[in-house]
Amino acid sequence: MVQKALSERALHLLRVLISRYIDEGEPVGSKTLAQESGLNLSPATIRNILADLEEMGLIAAPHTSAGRVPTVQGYRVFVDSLVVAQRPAPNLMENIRRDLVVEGATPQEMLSRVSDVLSSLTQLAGIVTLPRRATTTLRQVEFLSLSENRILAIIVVNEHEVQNKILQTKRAYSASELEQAGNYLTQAFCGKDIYEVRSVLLREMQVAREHLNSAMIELIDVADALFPSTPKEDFLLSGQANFFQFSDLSDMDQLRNLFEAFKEKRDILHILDQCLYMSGVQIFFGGEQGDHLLKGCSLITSPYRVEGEVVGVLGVIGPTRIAYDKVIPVVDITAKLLSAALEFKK
Amino acid sequence: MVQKALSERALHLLRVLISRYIDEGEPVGSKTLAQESGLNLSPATIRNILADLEEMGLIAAPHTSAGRVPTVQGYRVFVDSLVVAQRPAPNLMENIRRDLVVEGATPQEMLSRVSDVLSSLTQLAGIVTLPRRATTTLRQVEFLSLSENRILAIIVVNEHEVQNKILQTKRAYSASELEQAGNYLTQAFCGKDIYEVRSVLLREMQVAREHLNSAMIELIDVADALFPSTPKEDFLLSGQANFFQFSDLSDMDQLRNLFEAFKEKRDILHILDQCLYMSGVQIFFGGEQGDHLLKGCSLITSPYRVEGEVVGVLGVIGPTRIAYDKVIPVVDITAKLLSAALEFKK
DNA sequence: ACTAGCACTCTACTATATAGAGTGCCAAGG
DNA sequence: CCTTGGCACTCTATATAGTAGAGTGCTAGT
Repeated sequence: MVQKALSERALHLLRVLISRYIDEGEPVGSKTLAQESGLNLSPATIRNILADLEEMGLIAAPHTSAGRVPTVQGYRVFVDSLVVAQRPAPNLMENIRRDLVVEGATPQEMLSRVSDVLSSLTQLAGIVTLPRRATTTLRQVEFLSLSENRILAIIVVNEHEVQNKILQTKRAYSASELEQAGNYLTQAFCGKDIYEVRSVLLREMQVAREHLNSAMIELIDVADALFPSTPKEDFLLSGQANFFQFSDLSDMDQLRNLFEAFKEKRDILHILDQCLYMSGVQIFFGGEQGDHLLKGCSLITSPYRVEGEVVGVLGVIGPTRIAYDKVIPVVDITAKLLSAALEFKK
Repeated sequence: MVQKALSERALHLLRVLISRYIDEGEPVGSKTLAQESGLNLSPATIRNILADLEEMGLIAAPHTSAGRVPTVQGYRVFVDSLVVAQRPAPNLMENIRRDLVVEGATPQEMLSRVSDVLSSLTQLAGIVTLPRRATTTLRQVEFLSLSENRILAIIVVNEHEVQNKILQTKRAYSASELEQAGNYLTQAFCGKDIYEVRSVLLREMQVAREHLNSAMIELIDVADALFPSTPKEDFLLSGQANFFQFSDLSDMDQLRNLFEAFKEKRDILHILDQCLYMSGVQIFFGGEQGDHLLKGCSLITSPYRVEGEVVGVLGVIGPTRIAYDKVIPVVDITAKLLSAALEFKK
């Protein structure tokens, strides 16, 4: 299918057709277009142009006597060069900020709120990936005695993210032993990538073993279990109930597939990852590259940042038939507000 | 509707009818029952008995020329006194244990696994409430300096549960100042219920303010934000995708309501709470007490324990038409295994 | 290049008929 | 009194046919 140059007029008709289809949800015929296009053309002429658009794969007819509906390729052209993002309501930004920034909220809670805000604002499903820095540098390791044979290990990474874990030990350790071990690990690995610590620790210990007393060695052996070997990837999803409003996906089967896809998070994460490296609002159509995942759906995303670095993606998922002009600004603004809020919190 | 005494024979027929309906999913007629009941009665006689059962509200006919289906009251009688829990597969217990107890899993992860196990084993939706002790006693408070104006606060409650939070401060604090403040709070509130700390702290400070230096007072004022005023209630749900298999809930609307109910967690939690105080496997039917929530669904739960104390509920949610004889043992065993596993881990 | 006209196709809706399943009731028999 | 065969009745599900309406593609004329 050669991408023949499209006349200005044909593109205009495509825009009107898709806008109308998005509003009404029903195939659009030549008569309707003749009235609404503002071009003063007869339905017959419109039909000729529609035939061209159909030949190029931008629109399709469900059956002989229905109007035309956009194909995925048609939507692609629409969102890439035809849609005009609507000016957001003046108080939109303030509303989002209010919902997002709640006193004493942890970053985790904020992400969950973002997802809720997106879904309630757009009546679609909201999605946010957990932040994941390119570099996850270790800052500090501390041990705290909980009881006879349990100690709490605390790891601080990046600027101020904290992970902790309870460790079982064979015997009790004194406060000074714990402090010593913490200091050793902090000193040895501060600034290192946390996912490399584990392998380095193994090698290091061969050498250092002689300089350390047995208590230290035991402790550090236990601590080995602390360091994760792969970053945890996940996303938060909310507003799934909205899927039932999508009259487009009236098939039970299609809905089912959608839910299966969200359960098996891997594939979705893969798609979201791609959006991580693009700047600004991205739109992905399910089935565009021939994949059946998310078929009939579209995904509107924007990356968000912490300290200037892109760490995650947020957005919405809905049917292909979405009011893009309204949704795009919402996603855009939300991403910016989240970035700003995380800057402030962390 | 007076609960007239039911003949042995009528109850037998009720059991056969419901079993058959659960298997086949279609209304059961008198002819079928005559063949399958093993009673050597003619369809006409069966019809008389069925008329009695219908009059008592235990079964109903969708329309004149269909067979009978159980009502919620019928199911109630069935699960309370007719169903015989099937002997679980011999390796079931071992399989669940293997899925549940993974090396290095935190309690939180284990709950999430429980929910997954339940849903995949029963093809229903699995549900687990977060554990909530009757008493949440404070054990220890520690402060750790992260940077100039951020400190990490760590609170240990009950035996070995840990909560932490990052606090913003106006100025930097020395290690000894932090230790002193931690010790003070630990000493003052160790053994107290964590949800009372906040209010006590306010009063206490009026008195103690004179004995403490200004650094301490500042710190403890900040720490006030640490203590939650209400326990967090929540549940984990998995296998929602299975809802689409429930041919019974073929209505889009009904499914939609279900998802709305899960989003608005409050009502579901309220129901689960009731199951907390009953021992053993409980079965709840949506719509039984006239509430429309979970209508057409049933909930099979069992409480689970930590250190002998009931702290949460787990179970499955599905359509009213469920293979109770198979599902009940699964829920029962899972609850016992989770209790055992938490005993060991914590 | 545009348009009016027309035959054609396909859907959605309505009406109608029919087979089958299951019931309730009655009268007869143990 | 409990049980049973017989029978008329009701309701559903399915198939068939007919109709109105919408929209198209094509052709011929401007």
